[in-house]
Amino acid sequence: MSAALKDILKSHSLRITDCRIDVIQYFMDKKSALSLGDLEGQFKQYDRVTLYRTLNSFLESGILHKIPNESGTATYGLCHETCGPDNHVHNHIHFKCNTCGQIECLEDKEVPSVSVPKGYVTEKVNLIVDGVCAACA
Amino acid sequence: MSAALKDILKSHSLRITDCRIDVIQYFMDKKSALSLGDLEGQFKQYDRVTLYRTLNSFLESGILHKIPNESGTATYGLCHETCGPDNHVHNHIHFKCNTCGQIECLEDKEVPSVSVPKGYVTEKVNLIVDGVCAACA
DNA sequence: CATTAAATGCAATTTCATTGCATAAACTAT
DNA sequence: ATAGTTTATGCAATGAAATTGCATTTAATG
Repeated sequence: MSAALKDILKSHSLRITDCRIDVIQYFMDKKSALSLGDLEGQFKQYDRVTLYRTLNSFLESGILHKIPNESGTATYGLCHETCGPDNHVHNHIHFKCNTCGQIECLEDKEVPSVSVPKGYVTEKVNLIVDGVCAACA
Repeated sequence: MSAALKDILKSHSLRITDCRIDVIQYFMDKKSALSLGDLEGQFKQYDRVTLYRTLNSFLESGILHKIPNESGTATYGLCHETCGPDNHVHNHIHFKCNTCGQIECLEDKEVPSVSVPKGYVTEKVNLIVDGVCAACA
């Protein structure tokens, strides 16, 4: 079984379990943002709560990041840069297709620099583009 | 009572009611994004559902816009440009303070132009900056 | 392989979002 | 002003998603 996936878990001090391997693999295959509901639909063999806690532990350890959205349901994306519990850096763009509903991370697109008013401190920048993706256009 | 507020409602074909006047006034006073919960806390005299529907009608008519966030609870901000039911244009930045939790619209800050991959169509751009606001720094 | 710490599954709860329906209030045209 | 029409409100109820407690199982460690 994929040693690379295990190494990811190990390097984040997470125990290696079937659920975690499957979830992280799924994120890599789909290449898009996923919600708890998506995982529930995909992995009937795991309890909803287990998947929920898997997402949370991935979030805390920096394997996943949360993607802001208007819909109300939390969606997560893989962290491609080296993120840890205390530093999440995601200066890439999230693109949400209004046709298929998929959210993906545009890794190669840099987030332009943003100026904030005097006295404000920028810690994280999230850029979400809505529109139609290439597959749906 | 404020004729300006009534005009806003009229121009959006909404009936003038106490609840709507109070809510829109509150948004203007606070100058920050608000959630349904915020309104519930502020206006005990109105039913939760009424406030909920007030937000929705404001959203549809273009008085408010939804602000994407990671928290799961929907938050709304005033539309300062001329928005209507079918065209919401919000090329300003949303700033979320991680200390006080407030979300505000930085009206004067333009969202820089964003390039998307070939074949993708941009419809809306949301830029959310996390950090510390001037009041909390 | 025994011990320890952490992950899982189940049940339950909490929180937030949403709908139906009867009543009350706001607009329209006399 | 006022009758008639349309829309908004309040209450009750439901739906959906997020979250917690606890007993059991499983992964890591020596």
